[in-house]
Amino acid sequence: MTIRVFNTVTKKKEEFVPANKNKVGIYACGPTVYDFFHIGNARIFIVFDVIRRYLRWRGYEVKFVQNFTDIDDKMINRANELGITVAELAERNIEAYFEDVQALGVEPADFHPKATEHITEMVALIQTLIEKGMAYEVEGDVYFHTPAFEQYGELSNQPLAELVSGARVDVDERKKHPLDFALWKKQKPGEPAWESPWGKGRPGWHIECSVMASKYLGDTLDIHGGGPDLIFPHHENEKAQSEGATGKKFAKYWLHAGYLNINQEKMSKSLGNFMTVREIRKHVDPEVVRFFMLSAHYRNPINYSAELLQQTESGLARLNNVVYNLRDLLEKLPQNKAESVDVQEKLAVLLEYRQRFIAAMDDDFNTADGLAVLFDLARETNAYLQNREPSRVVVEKTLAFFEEVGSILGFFAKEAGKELDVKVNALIEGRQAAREAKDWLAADAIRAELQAMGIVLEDTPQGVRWRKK
RNA sequence: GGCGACAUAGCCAAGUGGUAAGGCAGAGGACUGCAAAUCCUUUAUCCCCCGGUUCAAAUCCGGGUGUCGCCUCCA
Repeated sequence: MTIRVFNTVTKKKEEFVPANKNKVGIYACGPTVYDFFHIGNARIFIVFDVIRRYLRWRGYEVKFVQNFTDIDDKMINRANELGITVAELAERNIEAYFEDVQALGVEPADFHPKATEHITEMVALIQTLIEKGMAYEVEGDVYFHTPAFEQYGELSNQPLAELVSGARVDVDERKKHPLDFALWKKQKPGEPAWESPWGKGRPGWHIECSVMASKYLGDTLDIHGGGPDLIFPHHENEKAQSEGATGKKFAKYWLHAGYLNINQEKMSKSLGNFMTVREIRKHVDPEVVRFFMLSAHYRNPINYSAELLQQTESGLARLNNVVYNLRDLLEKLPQNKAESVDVQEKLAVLLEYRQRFIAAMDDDFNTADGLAVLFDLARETNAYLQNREPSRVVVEKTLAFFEEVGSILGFFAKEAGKELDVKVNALIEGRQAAREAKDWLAADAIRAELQAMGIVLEDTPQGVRWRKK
């Protein structure tokens, strides 16, 4: 079975074949660190986190790179507003980024390069482009000449002429073509700047990704991804620069996620309708946010609302519950007991669930379908656990499967410390004694007391089970 | 003006030619001392509308309608 991915360039699902055997290089455009990131950004981080984990789990040697844009207009403006340096602003928000992203269960990338640390390479790439006649300098600024790159518009599926006629912005007279874009910007008073053959200045936005991607992953990436609003102009421009300079294909597969909307509208910083993960984290378990993101296919738009998150919460609780029960049971089941006859059959069924999960994920990372598999298995498992003495092997293997899938999707991590303190333990035992004596009033009083302490009791065929609310 | 996405039950959401997954919410039942958790049953004669192709379409084609997006910084 092979993995298929939807490629923005061809607008089709294609078989996924890495350029270099089982090595996979992924570059995802990261945040501009002028502020906390919002939940729309979070979707991208989560989506690529899952893609990366899944490919790794499927046996690929994955190298994942995600940059930080730490110099641009927004950075400069924000730093000025706050009265700090651009570097300080970057440092502050990068730290916040890692905190928020960790809460969402997103693993750090293998490399998190920063634009400001790759100026030399950017200057070199710009020089190459000038030498090749694809870029030109005007009064300390350097522009990429879009008509010089024949396939320009390929990614956004728009011929150059159409892009021009739809342009909503006044054109800089000094540019040879309206769509030419800045590779290097001349320093304005008070701005951070670096030395270059064209005088002091700073890089344009797109050049950093071209440089950092190829530096860490080579001239041809396997997967290049990001938000849908990066298709044009950002990725189109990156592609033009890189392919213009190397003559090689920049990325085999371009992957773009769908928007996260709010009130049916795109959530974006410029519209001001955004909610930061930092804020949402205060009210909602970030695991629920992650689950919410994965409950729809990554290319479809999803609408964000507090109500929807709540719906999601119940579903996730159901899965967490079954995993929790399996773990709890494993502690209680005897070690060397004769296995019941249906064990082989159960294990075979489990294998089918695994195949279904793989089929779903192989098909362009269909996490929604993948989760449905887990829900089906949860139902079957719960039913099985009604047995007084379920098979230890079945419980073990089922739990292992949930944990394995959990390691891909980012759920079911073991909770630290399940130990009860002496007092709680005594209460539970007291209730059991009361129940045996059929003193329901006393038993219920104890249960209520535990409830007030945030502990829920469940009487199961295998004994009393408790969990934190 | 150009390009594109989406439209499936009360809500969320898979499915892209073979006769509607899954979740949430609701209803009924089982289990339980009562709960909780869980299980079972039930909730779309039908997938925005109108045509067409086909033995067969939610799925393909044509035409509409609606919503959103890109063409400017944005994930």
